[in-house]
Amino acid sequence: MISVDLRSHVPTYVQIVERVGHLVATGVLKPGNQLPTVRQLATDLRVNFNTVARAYRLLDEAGVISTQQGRGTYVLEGLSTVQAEELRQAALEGLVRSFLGGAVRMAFSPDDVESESRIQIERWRRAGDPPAEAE
Amino acid sequence: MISVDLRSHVPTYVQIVERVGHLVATGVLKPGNQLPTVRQLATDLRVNFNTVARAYRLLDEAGVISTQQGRGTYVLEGLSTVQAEELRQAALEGLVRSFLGGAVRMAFSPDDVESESRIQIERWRRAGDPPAEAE
Amino acid sequence: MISVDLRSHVPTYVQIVERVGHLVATGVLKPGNQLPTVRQLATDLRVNFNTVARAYRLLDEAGVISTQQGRGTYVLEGLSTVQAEELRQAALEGLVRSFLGGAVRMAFSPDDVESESRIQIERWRRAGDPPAEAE
Amino acid sequence: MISVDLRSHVPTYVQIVERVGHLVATGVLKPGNQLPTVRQLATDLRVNFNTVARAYRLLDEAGVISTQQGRGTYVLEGLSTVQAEELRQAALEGLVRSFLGGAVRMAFSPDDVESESRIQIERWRRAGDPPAEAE
DNA sequence: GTGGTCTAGACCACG
DNA sequence: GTGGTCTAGACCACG
Repeated sequence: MISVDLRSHVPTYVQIVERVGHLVATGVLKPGNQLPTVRQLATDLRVNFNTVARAYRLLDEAGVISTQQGRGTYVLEGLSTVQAEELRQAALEGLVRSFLGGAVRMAFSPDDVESESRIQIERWRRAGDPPAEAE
Repeated sequence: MISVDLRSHVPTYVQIVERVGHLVATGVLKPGNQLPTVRQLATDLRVNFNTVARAYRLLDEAGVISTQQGRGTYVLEGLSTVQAEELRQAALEGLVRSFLGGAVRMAFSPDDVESESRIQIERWRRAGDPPAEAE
Repeated sequence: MISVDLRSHVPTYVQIVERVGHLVATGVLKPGNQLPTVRQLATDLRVNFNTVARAYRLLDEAGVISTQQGRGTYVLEGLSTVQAEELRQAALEGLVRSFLGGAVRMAFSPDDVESESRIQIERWRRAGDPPAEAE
Repeated sequence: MISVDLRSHVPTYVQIVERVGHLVATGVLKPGNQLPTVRQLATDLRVNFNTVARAYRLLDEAGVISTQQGRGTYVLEGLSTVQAEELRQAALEGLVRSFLGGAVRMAFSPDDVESESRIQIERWRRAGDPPAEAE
C-alpha cells in the first residue's frame, strides 16, 4: 500500500510522509487504524527503520497520526474528514505555489505556464501517469 | 541585473542559472555580450566563488554561454533566437514535469491539479505576481 | 475507580501508580482492602498486563501495597496515616523538583517561575481545574 | 556556552533545543549570528553530530534559526525581541501547565502545590541552584 | 513487541 | 567547509 522510489531525489522519509498522509486524507486509512510498525514498514520498503521513524514522527507532529510508546502508531481519532480534506488542500496549494514561484523566477508568463501545464496534464489524463521526471 | 535570495530554499546556483538564462532568453543579454567574471559576480552577490562557478559551468554545458580561459565569459554567438526559445521551452517542460511528479506522489488527480493551477494562475494574472511561496 | 488516559504522554503505568497512591493517601482505599488483581485491572483499563504489573511492583516497592503470592494484593496494614502523608509529601516534592529542574534548564529565573505559577494556580483555584495540558 | 547533561533523562537533543532557544530568547545570540556548526557543536558537547542536527532541525522548524545548506546556521533575522519573548513565555506556560497537570492527577490541592513550590523556589533563590532532581 | 535515542560512519548536495 | 540523508546496530522505555 505504501511504496517509495529510492532512486528519486525526493528523500525517502518525505515520500513516506506523502504516501501515508494521502492514505489518511483519502480515507483508505481510517481514524483508529493501526499503521504498520516502524520496523515492519522499514522491512517492507527495504529501508532503515530510522527513516520510517522520522516519517512517522513528522506525521505525528502534523497531527495526522498518534504514536503511543510501546503500543504502536494509530491514525488519529480526532481527525475529521473535513480536517483531512483541509490538509490535502493545503498541500496542493503549496505544491502549486512553489511551482509558480519557479516559473516566475525564470520569467515565464502566466500564458506560458498555463499552456504547458494544460498539455502535460492532458497527457497524464490519457496515459494514467504523467511524463517521467528527468533524473 | 542578477540577484539572489539567500534565504530561499532554492539553491543559489540554480537561482543564478535561472536569472542568466532568463536575461539571455529575453534578449537583455545579447550574443557576444560579456558576463561579469565569476569572482566579480560572487563579490556582487556576496556568495561563494564556487557557487557562481557552478552556475556558469551549467550554463556553459547548456550551450547558453561560452567560457574562454583567460578571456572571459560571453553569451554564445551561435545561439539563435530559435535555440534560445528551445532552451526556454525545455526548462518550462522540466518545471511542469517536476510539479506533476510531486502531485502524483501525493496522489492528486489531474482534475485536482488542473483546478488549483487554474485558480492560482488566474490570481497571478490579476495581481502581476503569484501567491508567495511559504518560507 | 481507576482510570487512565492512553493518549496522554504520561506513561500508563505512572498514571496507575498515581491513581492508586492517591486513593490510598486520601483513605478511599483503606489498610487491608484488596486491590483488583493485575489481570482484572488490565482488562478493565484495556491496557497490557505488564503495565499493571509494573505499577503494582512500584507501589509494592514504595511500601503502599503488599503483594502476596497467590493470595492477592492488599493495601498495607502497617501504613499509618503519618506514613501515607510522608509518601504523599515525597511525591509532591519530587514533582516540584522536576518542574524546577526543567525551568533551570531553560534558564528561567525564580521570579519568572514564581509569577507564572502563581497565575496558573490561581486560575486552577477558581476554575476547579487547571489549564489543560497541551497534547 | 551550551552544555548538556548526558546522565539526565531529558533527551540530549531536547536539552540542546532548550539551551539554544534560551540563548536566542535572552539576546545572547542575536539575529544574524552564526551558530556553531553541527559538527563543531557535536565535538564540543561530545555527542554525535546527528543529535545536534536533530536539535537544529527542530529549532529551524520552530522558526528560531535558519539553516542554509552549505553556508551554516544562523539566528533568524526576522525574529523580533517581542517574538522571542513570546516563545519564551509560551515555553514557561507549558512547563507550569504540565507540572500542575501532574499535581492534579495525584490529587494535590492548589494549596499543597503552592506551599511546596514556594518553599523550593525560595531555596533556589538562596542557593542559586534548585534542589537536584532525583535520578 | 513497539517506539525512542544515540552512535559511528558512508555518501551526497551546496558553497 | 557546511548541512542532509541514510544505514546498521546498540541500548532503553513502555507495554
